[in-house]
Amino acid sequence: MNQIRTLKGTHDILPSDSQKWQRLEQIVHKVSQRFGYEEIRTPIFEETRLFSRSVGEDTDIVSKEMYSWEDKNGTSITLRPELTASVVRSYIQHNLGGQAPVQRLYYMGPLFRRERPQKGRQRQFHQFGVEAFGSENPEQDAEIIAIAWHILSECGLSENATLRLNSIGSPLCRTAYREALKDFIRPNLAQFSETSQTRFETNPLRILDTKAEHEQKLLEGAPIVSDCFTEEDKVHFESVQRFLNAMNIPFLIDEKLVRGLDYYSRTVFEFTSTKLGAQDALLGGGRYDKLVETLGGKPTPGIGFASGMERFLIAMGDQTIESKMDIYFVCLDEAGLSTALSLSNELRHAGFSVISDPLRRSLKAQMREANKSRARYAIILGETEMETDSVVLKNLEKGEQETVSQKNIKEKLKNLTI
RNA sequence: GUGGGUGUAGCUCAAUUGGUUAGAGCACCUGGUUGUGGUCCAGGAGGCUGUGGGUUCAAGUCCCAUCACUCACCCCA
Repeated sequence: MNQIRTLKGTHDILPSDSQKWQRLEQIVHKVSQRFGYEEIRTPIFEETRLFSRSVGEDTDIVSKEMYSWEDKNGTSITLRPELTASVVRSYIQHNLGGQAPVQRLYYMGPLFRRERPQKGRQRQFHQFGVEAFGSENPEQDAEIIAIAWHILSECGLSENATLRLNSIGSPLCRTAYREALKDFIRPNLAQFSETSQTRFETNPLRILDTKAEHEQKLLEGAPIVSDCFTEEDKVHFESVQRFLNAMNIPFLIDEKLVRGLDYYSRTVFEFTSTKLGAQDALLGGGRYDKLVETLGGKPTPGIGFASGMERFLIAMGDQTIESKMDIYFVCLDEAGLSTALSLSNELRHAGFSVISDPLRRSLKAQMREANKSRARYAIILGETEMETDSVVLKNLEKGEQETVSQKNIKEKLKNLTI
């Protein structure tokens, strides 16, 4: 019988790592709230059609990476492979748009995609993201990007991160562009790879993403999206850039940046990091002005981004934060355990962090443990102390100790302002 | 789904051309006289060398298979 272990592409987050996670989570909460965004939490699984409709049937995510199964009543259920769709579903379901013209939401949590794992990519992974509903104006785009920029800065990543920006135009422009691109490719279609040929029908824009050199050559001189921009698209994109400049957020126009999900329109962007491997996208997002409608809501513009928390943590590197305790409670005598427990508890009520040793080992062993816990103080309760209703309070940093009555220990510690 | 790399103690790694009982550091445990941590010293525990087969007098070492991990392709965060 071989050992049971985590499934491929899933990992335990052990205490040595969870501190880093908590730090990142705190930054996300803090920065999002600083911009007036509120947290939304949606279920881990949803109806399958939510994702197929929004993300797109032909995307890799929907066509081959979802964990789906049939529930006992016959509905097809899927572990969420992304979160924008769920947030939009929730926005519609609870008519959030009716409560305020602009809804600002952020989220974090696990997502599931059945891919081959590699650096920065797992089957269960975590994202945080923000979404803003209700404004189609470029200042909203700029704000969303600014949130991303702030979080990256707080994590110390802005130095090694590059913002790639593009506009794929309004849905109208997209249709026109799609045709123009197809017209351009069609004469040489036979020279493209099989996947590109499939995309020619399903999602021609994705062909632009190709990394194959000979295909890149064939694409030279292809029409670019901006050729098909409407006047509004153009003004919108220019305004986004102007606002980013005003906020001193550096960016790079990347005309090849298309983004894989079907629902994007106009602004798309991505932050890449030099600290990652081949999967170098820390964060990606864009505008999705038609998505709410697609999922059955009232036409409502929206924009947001999602970012991979594992990738953030890789990019952030090792920055161990040592946890500290206030007090390590050492008890030397079984007869003293009740007193030890009650004193420890009292101190915790007073706000101190206290570990009480549960192994009944020697004083030496308990003191060693106290030292390892990085506690500032050890409280020792032995036979002698029991007799006089006192404890020994030892300052572990200075090595000094004194006897304090049990009655006064709480006040004593408060005065020491741990 | 396709390719490459790697599997020896909890972790990081050793182990001559195949050759006795597979080692070290860190971590862990116990001690170094009565009830005191870190440093130091001594001792201890911990491995079916990923698994299964094969070659050989002899396999951690060579061969095959399998599994796992990992990196990359694809795609994405």
